[in-house]
Amino acid sequence: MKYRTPLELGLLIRRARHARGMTQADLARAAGVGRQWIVAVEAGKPRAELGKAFQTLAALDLSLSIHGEGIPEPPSSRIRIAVPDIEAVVGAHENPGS
Amino acid sequence: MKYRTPLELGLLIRRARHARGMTQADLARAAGVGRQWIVAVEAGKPRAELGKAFQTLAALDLSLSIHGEGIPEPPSSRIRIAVPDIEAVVGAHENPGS
DNA sequence: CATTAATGTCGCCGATCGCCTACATTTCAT
DNA sequence: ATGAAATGTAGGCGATCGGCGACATTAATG
Repeated sequence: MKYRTPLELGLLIRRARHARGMTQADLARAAGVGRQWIVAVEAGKPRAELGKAFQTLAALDLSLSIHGEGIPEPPSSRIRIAVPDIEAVVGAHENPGS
Repeated sequence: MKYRTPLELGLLIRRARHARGMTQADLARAAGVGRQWIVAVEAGKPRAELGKAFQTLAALDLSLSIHGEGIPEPPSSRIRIAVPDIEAVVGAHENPGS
């Protein structure tokens, strides 16, 4: 899911909080913010502090990722495959006992 | 990539901005914020406004996603497969001309 | 090297923040 | 229905914001 506005973020936080059976006061304590900050942010307050938002996501154990042009996105599951040296293989086949 | 702090976000924004050959003033104009807000946020200011951060990501055409317990994550590529009615198929086979 | 652009920093200013306490309202279980 | 808990709201407060203009300091570019 993509999030574009403070309101969407707020709704998300609320859902996650409910999913964990936490009260606003609980979350506020866990995130180290005031209860009304939670109230405000869940309501989509656009001028809320960025830092506290991060703290809150962390308190909810949510992880944030960003995608787009020019973003260092490590290729998912970079598996290293051993590539055989074709020449060596062919050589060994043509010349079994070298 | 996961982002946990305002500073990480700031560095990301700077990279994306450079990748697009934009100046701070350009980005500020595109995002509808002051130039020093960009300066501050790229430096990781924790008390920056949440809303402007969203505007900035949008101006950079970056998309933000959040994962975790209790988050509505639509199953990737929900493809609907026509499931045949086994009984009907078997019946048709056993009873060709019904 | 000289010029220009880009970036970082400063102070001013009205506006807003977030915390607090207290109260109003809603939700929920009994 | 009744009480308790959860949530929303209000005012007061000091602190900070972010836009602005003006510079200082680095990069870039010729």
